[in-house]
Amino acid sequence: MSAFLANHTRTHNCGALRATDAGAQVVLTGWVQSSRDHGKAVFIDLRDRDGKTQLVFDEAFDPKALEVGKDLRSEWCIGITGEVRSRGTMVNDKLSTGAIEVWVKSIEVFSKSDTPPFSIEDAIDTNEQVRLKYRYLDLRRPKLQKSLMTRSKITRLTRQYLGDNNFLEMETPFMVKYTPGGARNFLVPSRLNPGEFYALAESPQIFKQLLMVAGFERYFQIVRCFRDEDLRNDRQPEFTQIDIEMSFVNEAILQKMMEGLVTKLWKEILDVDIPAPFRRMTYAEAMAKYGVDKPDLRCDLELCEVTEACKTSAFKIFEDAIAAGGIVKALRIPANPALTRKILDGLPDFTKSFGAQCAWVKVGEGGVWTGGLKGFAESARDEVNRVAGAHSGDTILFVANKAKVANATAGALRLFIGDKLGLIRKGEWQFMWLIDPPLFEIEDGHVAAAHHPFTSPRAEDEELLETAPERVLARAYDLVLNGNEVGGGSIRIHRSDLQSRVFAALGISEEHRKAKFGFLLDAFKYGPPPHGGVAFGLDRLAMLISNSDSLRDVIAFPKTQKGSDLMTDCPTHVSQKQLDELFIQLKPDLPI
RNA sequence: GGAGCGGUAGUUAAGUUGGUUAUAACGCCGGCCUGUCACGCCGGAGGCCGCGGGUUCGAGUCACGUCCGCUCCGCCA
Repeated sequence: MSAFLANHTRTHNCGALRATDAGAQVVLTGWVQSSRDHGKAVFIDLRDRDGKTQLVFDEAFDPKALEVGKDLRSEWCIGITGEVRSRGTMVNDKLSTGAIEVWVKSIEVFSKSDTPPFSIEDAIDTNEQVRLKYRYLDLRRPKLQKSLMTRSKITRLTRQYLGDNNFLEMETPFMVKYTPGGARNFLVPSRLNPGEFYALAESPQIFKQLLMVAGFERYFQIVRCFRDEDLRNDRQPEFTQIDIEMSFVNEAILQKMMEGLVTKLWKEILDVDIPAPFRRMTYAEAMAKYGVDKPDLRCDLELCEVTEACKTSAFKIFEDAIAAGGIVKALRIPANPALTRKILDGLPDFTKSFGAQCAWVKVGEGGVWTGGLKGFAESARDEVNRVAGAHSGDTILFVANKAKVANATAGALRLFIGDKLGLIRKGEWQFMWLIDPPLFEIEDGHVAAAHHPFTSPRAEDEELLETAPERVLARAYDLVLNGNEVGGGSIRIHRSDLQSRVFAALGISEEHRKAKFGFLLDAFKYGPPPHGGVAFGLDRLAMLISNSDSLRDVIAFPKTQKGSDLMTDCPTHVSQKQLDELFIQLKPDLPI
């Protein structure tokens, strides 16, 4: 029991005091950021989640306090009482509280600290491995404190906005029936049902649709989702979605509602006015101009396709790629700012990971090329220059490959070069809706759902379901921000005849439909409303709005790229007894 | 499943063609100092060079394997 807390209540946070508070008697609590011992006086920076305040321990003011003050070390947790004094002309501009300091009268050391493995400050170059092991210390750093406070603000504002618009916050199960297709699921063994497993929900998709059937009309949930896929800088095995579903809506109504949410977040958190409605761009346009379905519109560079021109180029590599069913994508880079030889020489390394190569030429007077593509036919060259809009001094990059690879590579090159040349405008917020994506993904003749099998095709494309499924576009939309997919959704199918036709196009037999989605199909027999929804990636939104580089900066306890938690050392092996209880036998040839 | 980069005091890094006692900065410990705020000055401690075996008279250094972390491709309906 702390005598200090029995007699004192904190009066201010460490970022609160100003010149006008001079003379006040205050109580502060926090952690020792740093200490500067001058013999007969000690200066301490006291830190809490709100900021820093300089404490003064002075022999003449209070010798007993000074004695304790001399012993204080980094990250000790203390409480003090004292008097606010103006610093006069010796203001510290770096602190919001820099106009004042607190002269300490009494102090209690709540707890001492071992020397931390790294210092608790933003300008830190410590390995992430060490930081993750001591995550509770890393989280003391002001930047992470601020990011997680911003995250909290997002969820608070979201609840407020959706609540004001008559959405109900409802929960759905995490432990669900395993349904194949889509992301890999984490499995949870059932002790009460030996040999059977739950799956951790990769999304509440089906349940939120059933809530629409149940007549709740407007649902949302800020919900954890689980996917057992390989991880990235912007992908964690468990992540949080702002999950939303509405009945009796079309795309326009739903998107407008969501634009209201997003603009509110940016206004209230960053005081930035995002113009709405957001730009709409078709999937086809995005792929053509940017090579990806999530264009970063902060960069004006655009791709173009030069397959036709290259067919008669007499340039064998391109002609072979085209003959094999591939395409040639080109990226024109204007003369200024200059594209250095060093950047160009770095391109092979960059494109290698995409399984592609790229070629480049410098355009000279009269459209003449130098650099690469020796022997390229002149007429084809002139046509490429025309399509690309190339002028003397420009550089043109080429990627010839299968459409998927060529687009991905050229799209990535666009941003790589854009970044190197400073052509990505920092500080802009480029929102857009990506619309009209294909309903199906077709690879090697196999038809799969591009989104999920309950996504509605466009009415005008329904007739193509049986004849040309590859041309059917979906009533789906992604919200894209600065090249990041921050949300996605669709208008769902609510007519069982249409659902049957989509299942048929996917090659899912009657029998399979029943086994996998029987309960949903049954539910749809009982007057389902037309409905649609969207899910936002809360972590990505928080990452972007807080200007963080990694998802790990906006998740309190994130996992590594291999899905482990370095602080708790998880996952772990379990005892034979636990396995026996679950009737699970490990294979003898585990790769460990 | 694949590619690349990294792992040396608490932290961040340097470490030459393989060769005496593995350096530095910050941090830490002790001493001095009343105006610092990246305090200053003096002194000091601190190392399984990720791990394993291999080549060698000799390995932080070379080759191999392995573990861990990061970035990316595939993957993420």
